[in-house]
Amino acid sequence: MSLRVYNTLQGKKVEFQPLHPGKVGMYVCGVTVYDYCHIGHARANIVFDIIFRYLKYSGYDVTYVRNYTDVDDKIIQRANEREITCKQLSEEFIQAFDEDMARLGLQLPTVQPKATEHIDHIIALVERLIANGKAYASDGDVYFAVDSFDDYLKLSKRNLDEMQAGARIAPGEKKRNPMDFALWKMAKPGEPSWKSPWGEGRPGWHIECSAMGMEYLGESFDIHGGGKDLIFPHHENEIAQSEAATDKPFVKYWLHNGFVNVNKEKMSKSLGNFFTIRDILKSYDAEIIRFFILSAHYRSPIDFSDQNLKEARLGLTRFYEGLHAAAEMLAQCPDSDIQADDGDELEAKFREAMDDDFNTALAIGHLFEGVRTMNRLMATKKIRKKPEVIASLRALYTTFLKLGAVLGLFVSDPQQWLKQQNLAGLAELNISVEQVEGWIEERLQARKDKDFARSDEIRDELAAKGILLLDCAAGTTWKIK
RNA sequence: GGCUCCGUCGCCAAGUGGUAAGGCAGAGGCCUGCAAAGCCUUUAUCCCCAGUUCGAAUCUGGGCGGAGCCUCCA
Repeated sequence: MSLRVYNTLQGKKVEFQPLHPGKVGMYVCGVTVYDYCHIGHARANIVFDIIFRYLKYSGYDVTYVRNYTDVDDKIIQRANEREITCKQLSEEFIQAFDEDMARLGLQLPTVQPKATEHIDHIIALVERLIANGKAYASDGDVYFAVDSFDDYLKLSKRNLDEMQAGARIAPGEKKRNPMDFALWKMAKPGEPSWKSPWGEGRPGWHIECSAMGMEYLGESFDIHGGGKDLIFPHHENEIAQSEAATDKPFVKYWLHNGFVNVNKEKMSKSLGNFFTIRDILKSYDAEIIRFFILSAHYRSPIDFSDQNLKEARLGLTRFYEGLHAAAEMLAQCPDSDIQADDGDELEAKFREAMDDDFNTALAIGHLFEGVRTMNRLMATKKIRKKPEVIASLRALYTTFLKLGAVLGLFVSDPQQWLKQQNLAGLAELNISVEQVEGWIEERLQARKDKDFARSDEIRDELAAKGILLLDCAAGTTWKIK
C-alpha cells in the first residue's frame, strides 16, 4: 500500500508520486509576523510537522521550506501603532514564533526563509512576468493580469466572470481589471521599501511565496501546504504568477488543513475568539495540544474547548501510564533471543492509516489497541518465566517509541511526564506535596492499626478534593483525578 | 447569490459500496481490607425522505440543520 494524499487541485485522494524518485520538496506558508500565534497556527504547523516526519519515516529525502512573511500591510500598520520599525516588530514576532514552535515540539524545517531577504528574486520574477506579457506596471505598482492566465481559479474552482461581477475598481486604483492583484506596490512615505525598475516599493502579498518556493525547491515541486483559508486568493495567485512565469506546473500536490473552531465557529483574529499558543501552554502540556490536534483528521474542523483538551490529557495519560508500567516491567525481566511480531503488526496498521492521507486519528486508534495489548500482556501470571510474552511486550514497547516519534508523541520520560501532570494538577488545587504525603503517612498508620474506617475517611476526603490514592506493592502513591 | 464542506453511540472521533475502529463517560464482572489502575463483558444501522444496487453510513436526487471561502486570516 502506498501513500495517498488529498490534492485540493484535483479535489480527491490520489497516489503520491514525487517528481524525483525518493525526494520530496515541500513548501508550507508560514506566518505573517505581526502578532502572537494562536491555536489555529499551532494546528497548521503541527499537521505539516507530522507530514514532514512521516515522509521522512517513509524513506523520502525531504526538503521542507517554511517562510516568514516579514513585509506586509499589517506589519506596517502594527509597527506604526507601536511606534517601532517594521524590522523591530517582525524580529520580535519571528522570535516569538520560533519559541512557540519549539515549545510545541516541532522539528525545524530544512529552510526558513524571510521575504525581505529575497527581494532580488521577487523583482526578477516580476520582471519575467512583465516580459511574458502577464503583468503590467502602472504608476509605480505592478499587477498580475488575471485575464492572461487561462487556468486562473483552477485551485479554488471559481468562475472569473461571476467574481468580477461582484468586484469593482475602487477610485484611485491602478488596475485594468478588478480581479488583478498586486505583485509590487509603490512605497508610501515611511514604509519599508526597496529599489526596483518601477521605483521604490515593496512586494505584494503572494509573490514572496512563489519566489522563495522556486528558489529552494525549483520551478516545479511536490507539495505546497497551508490552511484552507489560503486556497483563495493566496494559493490561487501563487499558481497564476508562478506558472505564467515558468510555463511549468508549479506544484503537484496542494494540501490544506481544516480550521480550529470555537463553539463551532472559525477561530480568527477578526472575530477575536482566538487563544494564543502561549496562553494555552500555561494550562496544558505541549504534547496534550499535539495529541488533541492529531486525534482528528487534518482536513476536518476541530472544536477547541477545555473539555476536549481534558479528554486529550486523559488519552495521553493512558499511553504514558502503559508505557511507564511496561518500562518498569521490562527492566526487571530477562532479555531473550525470542522474536515477536506484535510490533510489526502494529506498525503495519499504523502505516496503513498514515498512508491514507495521513489519517492520524485512525493511527492513534490502533495505538490505543496496542496499549491495551501491552496491559494485557503485563497482566500475565508468572510473566518472568514466559520469555515469549516478554518478547511480545518488548516488541510492542519498542514499536511504540518508534511510531510515537513519527507523531511527536511519547517523547517525554513517562515517569517524569506523569509526575509533572500531577504536580501541575496539585498546584491548581492549591495543595502541596507535603500535605498529600502527610495524609498518606497518617493513612498508612491507620491501616497498620487496621483502622480501616479512618483509612477510608482520609481517602474519601482526598478524593473529594480531586486526589486519588493508589495502593500498590511498593507503597501508596497518588494522582490527580 | 456563486463555490466548497460537514451532519456517525451521552461526548470526542475513524470509516466513501459488502454489512459500524478507537478513546472518554456508563453498566456488570475479575482483582483489592475497601478503592484506584489494569483486564474481561456490554452499549449505535449512521439527520429525514425517495432512488440506484444482490448489497449503501458510504452513490444519485430532494429536504432540514451547521460551517467555510468569495476582504486580511493557519
